[in-house]
Amino acid sequence: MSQPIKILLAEDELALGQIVKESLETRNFEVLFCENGESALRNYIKEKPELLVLDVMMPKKDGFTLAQEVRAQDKHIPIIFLTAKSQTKDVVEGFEHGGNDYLKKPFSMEELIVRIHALLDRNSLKKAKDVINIGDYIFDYTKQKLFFNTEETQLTHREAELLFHLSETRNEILDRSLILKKIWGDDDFFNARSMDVFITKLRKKMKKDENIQIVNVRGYGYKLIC
Amino acid sequence: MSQPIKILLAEDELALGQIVKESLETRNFEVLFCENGESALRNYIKEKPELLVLDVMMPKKDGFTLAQEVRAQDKHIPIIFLTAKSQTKDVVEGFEHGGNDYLKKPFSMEELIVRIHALLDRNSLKKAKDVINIGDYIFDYTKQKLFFNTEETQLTHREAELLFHLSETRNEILDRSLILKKIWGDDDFFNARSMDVFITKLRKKMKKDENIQIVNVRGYGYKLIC
DNA sequence: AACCAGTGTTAACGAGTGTTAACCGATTGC
DNA sequence: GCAATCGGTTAACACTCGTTAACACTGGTT
Repeated sequence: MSQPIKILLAEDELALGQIVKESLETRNFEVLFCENGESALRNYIKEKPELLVLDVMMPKKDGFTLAQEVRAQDKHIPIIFLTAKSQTKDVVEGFEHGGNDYLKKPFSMEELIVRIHALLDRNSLKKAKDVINIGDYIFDYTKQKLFFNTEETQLTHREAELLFHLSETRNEILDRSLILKKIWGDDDFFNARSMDVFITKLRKKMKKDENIQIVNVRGYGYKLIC
Repeated sequence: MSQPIKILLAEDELALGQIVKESLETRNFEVLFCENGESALRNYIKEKPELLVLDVMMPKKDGFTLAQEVRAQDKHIPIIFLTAKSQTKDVVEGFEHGGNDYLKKPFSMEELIVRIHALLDRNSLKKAKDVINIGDYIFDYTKQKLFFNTEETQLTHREAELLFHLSETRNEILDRSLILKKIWGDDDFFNARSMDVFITKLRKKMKKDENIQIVNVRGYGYKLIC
């Protein structure tokens, strides 16, 4: 293992948090320990951890709200909730807020570590297979190719990136500046115009299926409809 | 009920599958019965069912894997897992793979049907928000389109938003300042005038059905009558 | 080194969208 | 009945986006 994996831990009970932090560190994880939801969000943005462990009940910002805000930026980052509640209803609520797993307090460290490994493995697997159906097209993200029946079109890197993000937020608005920052690194005027050019290119390459549309939402961004 | 609702059922035990299929059909569902995960995926793509009932243990492709692949295409389609296992771990795994509910075998048909209805209701709420009948028009909110017979009109984002909110409070008064705050963010004088302009635009675009009217309620707001 | 193909950026112009202004009729309260 | 206000409508305007093409840069080939 070359680089330790960064985990963000948000927990307002200091004693518990400290124990979890230390025992994760003995397993060679790097742990960013935050005492409330707000500092957790700041740390998430700054440090880009690979997995989040969030207490649901926290001062300033609860775990569910935090998870939603993080999900807006990263659809796939694994999130584990720690909760004192245990009814199915709360579990379901957790999943609806974008959680991938949950642990009822009190929990054993073994349990937590097993779940962390499970989610990390799954996540690295997902990265390998990025073949996405978009209407009658099949989009292979890693190969940067579009298939329409037997026909095959090569996409450029930018085209593929953009289409990938569009397909992730299918039928929802993909925020302009968010995507500019992600792909271009900066949402200045020129990059924005460049992005428009790529939208045109994608529209052309995907016009064989009339049900697919990339709709502009003035002032906000684009929506991939299919 | 005009169109029967399509349900995809994937179950490798033929006897059980047949029973479920038939008793769902007596409830006026259309059932696509598949014996393994692979044929289920093909059928899902071809037939676009509204709900999936998946056995977890199946040859060729298990229910969890199948669910993930389906989820990649449709974030909202309800999925019910049928499982012989019943430990929390498996339930959690089910939810992780994108399931909305699960049933432990053996189960009663009543149980299954209750859950199907529960999920369809929840989903149809969401869907009702998408494709809306307004008089002789069909309004697709996500596509931002108005259909009148075969005729198709593209709406702008603002038009679509406004019409959506009008249709939500059909035959009731839609409060001016409420809607201004929701769509424009602020209910100042200029935005209010802007909204009036959009009301005019919508009236023009919907004048083909004379039974539809957008009536002003002086001092309060507008009412969509149809 | 000269050439070339591929990719992404910048420029330029035109079309689409939403806001503001202007004018006018309708409704309300006095 | 009259002034005041609200809403209906149209048009001008500012700004965003769509599209095409020219341009710059990269890396590979001869």
